[in-house]
Amino acid sequence: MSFQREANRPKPKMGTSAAVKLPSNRSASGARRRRTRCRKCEACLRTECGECHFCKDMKKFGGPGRMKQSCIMRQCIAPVLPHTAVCVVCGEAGKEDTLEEEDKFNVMLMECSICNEIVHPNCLKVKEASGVVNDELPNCWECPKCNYAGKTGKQKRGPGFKYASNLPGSLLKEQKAVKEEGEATSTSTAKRKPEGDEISRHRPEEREPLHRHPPVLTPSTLPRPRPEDKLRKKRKLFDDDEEEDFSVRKKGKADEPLFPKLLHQIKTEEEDQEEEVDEEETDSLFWRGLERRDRLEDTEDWAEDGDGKDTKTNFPRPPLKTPVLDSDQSHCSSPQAGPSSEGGSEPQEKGPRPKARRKRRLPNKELSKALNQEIQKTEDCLANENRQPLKVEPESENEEPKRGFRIGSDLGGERPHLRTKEMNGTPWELRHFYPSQITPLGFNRSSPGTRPLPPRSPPKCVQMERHVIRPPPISPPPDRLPLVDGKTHAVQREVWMKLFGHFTHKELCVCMRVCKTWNRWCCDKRLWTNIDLNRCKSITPLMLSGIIRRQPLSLDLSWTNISKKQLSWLINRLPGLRVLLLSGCSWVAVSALCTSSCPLLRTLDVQWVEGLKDAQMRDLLSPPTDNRPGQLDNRCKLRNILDLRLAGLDITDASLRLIIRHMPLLSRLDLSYCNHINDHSVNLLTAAGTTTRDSLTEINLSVCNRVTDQSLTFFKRCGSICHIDLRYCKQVTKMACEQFIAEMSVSVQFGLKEDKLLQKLS
DNA sequence: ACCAACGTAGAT
DNA sequence: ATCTACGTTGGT
Repeated sequence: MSFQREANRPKPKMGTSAAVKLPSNRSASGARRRRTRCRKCEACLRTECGECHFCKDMKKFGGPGRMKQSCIMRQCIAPVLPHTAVCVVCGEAGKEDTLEEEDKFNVMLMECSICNEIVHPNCLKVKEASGVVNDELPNCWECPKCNYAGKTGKQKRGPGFKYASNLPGSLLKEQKAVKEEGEATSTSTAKRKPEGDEISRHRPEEREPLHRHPPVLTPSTLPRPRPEDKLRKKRKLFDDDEEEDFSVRKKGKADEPLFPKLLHQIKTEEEDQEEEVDEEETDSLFWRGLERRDRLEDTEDWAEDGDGKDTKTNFPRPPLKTPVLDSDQSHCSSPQAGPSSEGGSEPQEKGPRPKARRKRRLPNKELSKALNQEIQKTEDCLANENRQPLKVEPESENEEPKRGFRIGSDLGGERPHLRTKEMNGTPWELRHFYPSQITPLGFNRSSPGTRPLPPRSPPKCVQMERHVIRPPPISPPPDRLPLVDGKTHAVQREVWMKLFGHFTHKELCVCMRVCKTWNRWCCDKRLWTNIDLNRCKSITPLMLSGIIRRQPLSLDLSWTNISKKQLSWLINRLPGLRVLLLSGCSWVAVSALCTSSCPLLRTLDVQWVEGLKDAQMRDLLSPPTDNRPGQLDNRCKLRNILDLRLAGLDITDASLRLIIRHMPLLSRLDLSYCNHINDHSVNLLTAAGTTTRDSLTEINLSVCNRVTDQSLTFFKRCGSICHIDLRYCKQVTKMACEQFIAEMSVSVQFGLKEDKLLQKLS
C-alpha cells in the first residue's frame, strides 16, 4: 500500500481511452452495455461504510474523488442491464414484464458474457443451439452462437462482475500481510501432519494440567496451517473444461429426469443444482457443527436471554412469514432469475425459444475456477468428514447451560498454550479436544474428542474474495412441490417447512439434495438461525457464502482459524447478527470487530482469544476515530452487548473501565480465568454511578485467584445480580458466601448452588 | 446538469 | 497480479 500512494501522486495521465475502449467487445456485437446496480439487493440498500478505500476516496468523505468506485459494502450483487439496453436484433427493450413467468425468458434481454451481444432469445435465428444461462448474473448467458462455437469467453470478464480482489480491503492484501507477519504460517503448514495421526492422539489434553490460567499468550502469529497441496491436485480437475463437466454431470443426472422439458423447471433445477453445489458443500461443512447443535437444541438455553431467544425460537416452529423475500428479490430481481421461474409447471414445449440450458456459469473463468476449486476442496473435506465420525463434542455454546455461565465447560476451554503448540506445528486439531476436556471445574462434558479433524486445508482467502456475495436465502416461492407430471404436491410449503423445522441441520443438508424445491426451502433462514461452526478447522469461502445466504442470528466460529478478512466480510454481511462466538480465535481475526459494525450484537464471546489484552480491548471498545461527516456515529460499536465473555483473557481494570463505560446494557459478564481481576475490579463494576451496577445479572469470576471475600460485599450493591460464580477462587471462602446469603436474605434470597456459586433463588 | 460508479488501460 | 485513475455511461 505504501507504494500505491506514491503512484497516485504523479497522477499519470493514462486512462484517456481506458473506459471507453471496448474493442474486442464491440467487435462481436454492439457496444457493450455497462451494467448498473439493481438497487434492490442488500448491498444496494446499504449505506456507505465511510471506511473502505473507496469511501475514503469520495469527496463526501474527504477524499479526492479520483477512484470513483462504489463503497465495497455496496457492491451490487446482481447488477442489471441498463434500462436503455435493447436487443441488437430487433432494437427493442426487454419485454419480460408483459408475459407470464414461463414465457419471460424468450422476450427478456440476455447479454452474452462472451460476445456481449444483448438480444431477446426469441430474436435469435439460431434456435437449435442452446444458450447457457448464467445464474450468477441477471440477464446473462452465453448465447447460442457463442456456445455453439465453443467459445469459452475465458479471455474476458463477465459483464457486471467485479473482482473482489480489486477491492482495497481485499483478502489478498491481508493474506500477504499475514504471511509476512508471521512466517509461522508456512512453517506450520509444512509441519502439519496428516490428520489421521493427530486424531489418534487427541487425548493428551486431558492429561494436561488444567491450566486455566492466563495463559501466556503467544505472539500473534496465527497458526494457520494452510495445506493446500492436496487440494491443488484436485483443482486441476476443474479447470475450465472440467468445470463444465462437473456441472453438467450434476444436473444432468438428478434433475433432468424430474423436469424434462420445462424451461423453467430446467432453469430452476439447474439453479438449484447450482445452489446445491454451493449449499451442499457448505452444508456439509456445517454438518459437524450443525449436528451438534441440533442435538443440543432442545436443551439449549442460551436463548434465554434476549439474544439467543430469537434465534432459537423460530427454529422449531417455523413461523412462516416470509420476511426474506425482499432481500432475496434483489438477488433474483433480474427478470430471469426471479423466484417466479420456479413455479413453472408449464410444459416447455413452447416453440421457438432456444432451449437454454441452464448452467451456472460464473461470470468469468477466474471466478468459476476459483469456485470450482473451492467446491472441490469442500468435497474433499466432506468426504473426509463423512468418513469420520461426525461426533462432536459439545462446544461451549451448546453446552452452555441456560444460564449463561457455564463455567466449567467453556472456561475450561482452550488455553492459549495450545495455540503455541499449534504454531509449532502441533496439531491444530488438538484444540478441538481441549475445550471439552479441560474442565477445571470438573464439568466434563461427554463427548471426548471423538471428532476427527477433517483434514481440510484452509481456503485461500483469495477465493473467498471472489465469491459472489449473495443475499439472504429466498423464501422459496413454490408453494407446493412441483411434480413430474406438471402437477403439484398436495402438501403446502408451510407444512413442509414445519417439518423441516424439526430436522437437524445435517438432515436439512440431506434434504437439500433431494430436489431444487427442497433445496430452496431448506435454505430458508428461519431454519438456520443458529449456525455453529465451532472448531471447524477451516472456514472456506463456500461456507462463508453459505452463512450469508442463511443470515443466521447466531454464529459460532469459536476455535476456528477464521481470518480477519473473512470475519470482517461476514460481519458486514450479517447486519442482524445477535450472537457471535469467537472464543479461541486469534486477535488478528477478532480485530475485524474494530472496523466492522454489528449494531444488533448482543452476545460476544471472545474467551481465550489469543493476544486479546487491554490494548486490544481498547481498540475493540473505542468508538470509531473517524468522525468525518458521514460517519454514522461515534458510539461504541458494541454498545448493545448484553452478554460478554472474556474468560481467560489477560485484561485488567483498564479494560473493565472501558466495558463499564461503553456497554451500558451489560447483563452477563464472564471474567473467569482472568488472573488480573481482583477485588478492585469488582469494586469498579459495582461502583455507584456505573451502569453495570444495575445492569449486571450474572457474573462469572471463577478461577480468578485474586478475588477475595471482599468482592462479595461489593456485590451487595448490585440491584439485579442473580448469579455470582466464584468457584475455584482460592481466596473466597465458603463462610463469606454464607454470610452474603444471610445478609442478602433481607431483600433477595440467594442460595449456594455449588461451592462458591451463588444463585438467586426464585 | 449533476452525481454515482462501471470497466478497463496503464502503472506499480 | 494488483491497484489506481478516469472517461464515460446510467440514473435522477
